[in-house]
Amino acid sequence: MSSLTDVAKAAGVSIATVSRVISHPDKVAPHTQLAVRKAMKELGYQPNRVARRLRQRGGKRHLLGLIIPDIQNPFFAEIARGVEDVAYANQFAVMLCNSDENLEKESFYLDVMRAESVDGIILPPINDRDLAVTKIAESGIPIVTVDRSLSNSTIDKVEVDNRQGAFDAVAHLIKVGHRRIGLITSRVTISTGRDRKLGYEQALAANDIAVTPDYIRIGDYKQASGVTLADELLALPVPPTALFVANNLMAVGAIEAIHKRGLNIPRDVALIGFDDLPWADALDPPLTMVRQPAYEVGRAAAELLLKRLGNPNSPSAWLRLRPRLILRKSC
Amino acid sequence: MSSLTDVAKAAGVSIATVSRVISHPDKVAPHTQLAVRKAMKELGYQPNRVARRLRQRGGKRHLLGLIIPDIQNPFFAEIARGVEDVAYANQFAVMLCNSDENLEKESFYLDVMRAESVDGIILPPINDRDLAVTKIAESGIPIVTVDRSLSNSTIDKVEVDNRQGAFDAVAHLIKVGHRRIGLITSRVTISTGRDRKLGYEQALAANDIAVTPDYIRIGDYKQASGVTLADELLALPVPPTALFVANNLMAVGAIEAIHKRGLNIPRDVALIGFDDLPWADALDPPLTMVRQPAYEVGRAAAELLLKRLGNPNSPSAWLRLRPRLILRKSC
DNA sequence: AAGAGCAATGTAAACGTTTACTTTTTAGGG
DNA sequence: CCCTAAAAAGTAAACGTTTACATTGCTCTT
Repeated sequence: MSSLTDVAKAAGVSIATVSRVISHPDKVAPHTQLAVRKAMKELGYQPNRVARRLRQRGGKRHLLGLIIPDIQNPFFAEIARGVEDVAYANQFAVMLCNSDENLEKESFYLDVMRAESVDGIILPPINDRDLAVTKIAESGIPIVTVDRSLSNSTIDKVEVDNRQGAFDAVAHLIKVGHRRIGLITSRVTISTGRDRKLGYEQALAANDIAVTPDYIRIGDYKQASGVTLADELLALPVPPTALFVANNLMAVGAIEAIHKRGLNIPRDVALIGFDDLPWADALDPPLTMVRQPAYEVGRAAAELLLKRLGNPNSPSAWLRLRPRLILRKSC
Repeated sequence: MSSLTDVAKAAGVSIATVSRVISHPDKVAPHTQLAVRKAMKELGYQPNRVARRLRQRGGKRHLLGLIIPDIQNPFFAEIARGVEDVAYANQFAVMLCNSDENLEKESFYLDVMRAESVDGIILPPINDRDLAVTKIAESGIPIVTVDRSLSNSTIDKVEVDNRQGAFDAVAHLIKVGHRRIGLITSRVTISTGRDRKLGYEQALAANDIAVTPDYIRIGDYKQASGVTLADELLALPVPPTALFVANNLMAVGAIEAIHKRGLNIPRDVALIGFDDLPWADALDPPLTMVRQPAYEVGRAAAELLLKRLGNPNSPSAWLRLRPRLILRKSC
């Protein structure tokens, strides 16, 4: 591993000149530049990112942090791809971690990110007033929240209109004739959970249908909880005729639960999911879902973050993307 | 961001002592240690990983690199989880990148990893004699290949018995009565592609069935190519009655292609996939697949790598895990 | 022909650690 | 009570960069 010193020696110049060839080429004479570049090539020189990051102050360290709940959830995987593509195009590397919706794990990784001197961090906060995130943001590291947001905070964010998405889904269910509609969603201490529940309630209200508390179940995003909760709903004395499952993996779980009871979708129970899945078309039946533009969310967040690095004092930005109901065959 | 210097000042000791409290606590007197720890807590001190990595030599830098083709493929996502869990348990961070099966992108990220001074790298090489990987390995950075392997190399590896997996799948297809079996797989310049094709051929040979070259198609792992290639096979004058699709996403594509032709699985065409999917049970029909222990592959690779860091000169290790045919309803 | 001004380059400090080496303190043996 | 050895703490160099500041050598102006 050759260093600046080696290159400088080979090219017969000082290390400062070599460094300038890399960072400020306009400040060094053309023929010196040529000599230096030749030496670099011959030695196979690669700047050491660690040393560079140690010296460099904010915004130029070419490293972004991304903390997501679970990379195995296709929704977050898609966000990750969006972030990574923008990063790659701008010569940034991404450090990716899974929090598992676990505050302790998130906190550990936030510390790692700070200790790694990342330029900025993209993440969906674990809950509404995620203290660890607020603290790190106050310490001066630029943050962009995606998917979920922090209540009363001025942090940059990219979100999706969850209320609208849920409203559209439930309204569609009502339009095709359902009045007993179950909801499986996440805790209301998470902005997405709250907004999707709100959309559900508003759609019912708009059609003069009373909310049945027993039809609302709270899960943890995972497939297994979709199975359990859907099963609970179907076991009710007067079960819902349609299910709105506000997350992709839980929707898959719901399919399994419904099949296990020998019921047919959509004949016996209608189903709409959220988040979408790349293979929703191959499911049995192809699943109608509210599709979030996850890749775009990731891209937008990374672009926002990069923009903020270039301009730390600009007012905070807030992007809201629109989800879209994709009609397939499950209702 | 407080540093060693701040803590040292606060505790009234030298920075060396503070550093020792962190790295070699046994070398500092108990009561000094107490004072130092108190100062650390009060200042909210976190060691700077960047500075530490700059100084530290191999194996102690607490950073692993992971380069995978595509995080959106559930198989690789599962590997990533395995790696990450082991890393987290050992206080290592993971830097994750997507190569998109693109040699240039892989090469870029390998450079980044070297420049980031990672302790070691885990990756499935893009092909059999991936020069960029060989070069980086020769430069002394520990590498563990997963899933695919490098031909005639002594690099540590964790692989799955792909030949056996393919053999089992095709043998099963034959057992239930099929003799015209199509194969959709990847290029033979990739070890997995080669081995799975070999297993396919051996299973046919073991049952005295001749190989029909026209029944073999080469894809690129993606869902879209599964659609196209399955469609090509089904359009043949004498189409296969069963398809063995040697990858998860292409299998999903094949389902779509079959449905689009109005055919029924398994009545008209039987189907077996590879790699498995978390929601294979919710597919139409639930898809019989050769399940690879991807999470275990990831874990094993990370453990191997960590072990090598502790013992750089141990002979190279080679783990081969066994896949398992999961019978569902697609044949 | 001398001085001003500028472009090109060099020198050295700084970033926050770790650690070899040195110095100081403490304990124990005679 | 002195000497030695071990334990504890300190000093300073090193890791590979970036950059403020200093120096050198030109080109212009007048």
